[in-house]
Amino acid sequence: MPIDWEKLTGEHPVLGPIPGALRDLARIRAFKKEQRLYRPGQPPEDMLFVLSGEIRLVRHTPSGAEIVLQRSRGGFVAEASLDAQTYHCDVVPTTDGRLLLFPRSAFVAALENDPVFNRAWIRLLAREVRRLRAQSERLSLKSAADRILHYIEAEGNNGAILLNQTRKSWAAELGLTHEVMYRTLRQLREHGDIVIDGEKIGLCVPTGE
Amino acid sequence: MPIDWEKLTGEHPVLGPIPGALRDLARIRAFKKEQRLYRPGQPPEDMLFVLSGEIRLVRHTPSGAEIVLQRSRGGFVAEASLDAQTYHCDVVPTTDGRLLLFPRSAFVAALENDPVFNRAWIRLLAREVRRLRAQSERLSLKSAADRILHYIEAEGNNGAILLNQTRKSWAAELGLTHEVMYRTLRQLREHGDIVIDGEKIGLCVPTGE
DNA sequence: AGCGACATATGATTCAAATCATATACCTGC
DNA sequence: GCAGGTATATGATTTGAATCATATGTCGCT
Repeated sequence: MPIDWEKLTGEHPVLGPIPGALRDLARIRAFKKEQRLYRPGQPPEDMLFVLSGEIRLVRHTPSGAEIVLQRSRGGFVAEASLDAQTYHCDVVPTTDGRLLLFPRSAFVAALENDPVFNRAWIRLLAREVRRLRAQSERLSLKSAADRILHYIEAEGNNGAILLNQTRKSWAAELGLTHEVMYRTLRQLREHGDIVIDGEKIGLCVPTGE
Repeated sequence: MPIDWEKLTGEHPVLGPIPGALRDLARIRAFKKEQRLYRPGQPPEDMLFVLSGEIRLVRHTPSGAEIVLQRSRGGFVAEASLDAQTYHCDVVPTTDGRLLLFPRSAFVAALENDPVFNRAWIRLLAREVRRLRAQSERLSLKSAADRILHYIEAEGNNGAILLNQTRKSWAAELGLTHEVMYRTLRQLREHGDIVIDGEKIGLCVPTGE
């Protein structure tokens, strides 16, 4: 069954710049919760893109504790595996879902031979770096209110955002429990710091002064 | 005065792949604490690399609060400025220091014309993405002990790290106060979870079982 | 319409990190 | 050698987020 790229790029615009030659070599793989997809020591043969569900890259300590290196719900995973010799971690789904797989060698070849794709890939990585740096700054803020305000300012436009996720998952992204999220949103609203209109949340500009 | 590239690449190995043509166009600029280097709206004419000191990319809320989008002590800053039309934030040093500046257009040209540099840049970005994703996972852990153990496992080799920074700045990187850092290190050591030998800190493997 | 799963929302309590305070060790410039 | 700044270290107290509990709202499915 051929892949419906029109639908895919509609759902995941980031796939837009993938050139035709590479698209033809991609395939879709469904996965089940907890099913171990890759193990450390295996050479990575594919570049992974999460279409749906959640997968995690995890490493295990000698004492058995689980260290999550990356969690992904949608988007490319382990971009560094392009030049890595082997996986350094397990790839484990936490829900059922679907992966898009690109053969690693074809991906590398496309980057080398297609200047437009090359530039798009660099832009994609650079933006991800910027997003993640802002997120790290945000997560090092101590208070729930500060994290929420930082998010609105950094990820929104002109001090307003349109949430495209539940408040619960937003709380997780901010490193907060959902209880604190609801409470703090109410306090910020009651204190006149933000305006909430369904999915739309904006900062209040102090009037006068 | 010509730039001593031998010394520079020794101190900052990440500069190694910069091709000769681009090196010849680079220049060094000293900056002073609080001096505003760039303002929003300016087109970015240079790619910045922090040689020493600390600079921040900050944005200001309507109410005047300061949002830190990125903090950098050493390394490339604002990699996304390669394709950005204008700065979206202020660039403000928090200490005295030195910047290395590459003309933006020459940097883009080098990426287009030098396949080796191109590949190195992609590898650099991809590794930064990996590092930052791990850091975000770490910062979303709730307890100080968990963050410390995660750091040792994720950033170290085989469960041991050689700290190349003070504990105080390590604490800041983990989003903790230095007091909690010292206390938790002691507790982990006393509890037999880690071994501390000056700058070298390692996880303890549970004996037997 | 009724059911189940999950998001939203809020109250009560606990607990760990932040804060404040203080002391010693260490390094660097004079 | 001394002074000033900073890192290391630890104790006492406060505070705010986590946790536990519970209730309502909402959506998809049958």
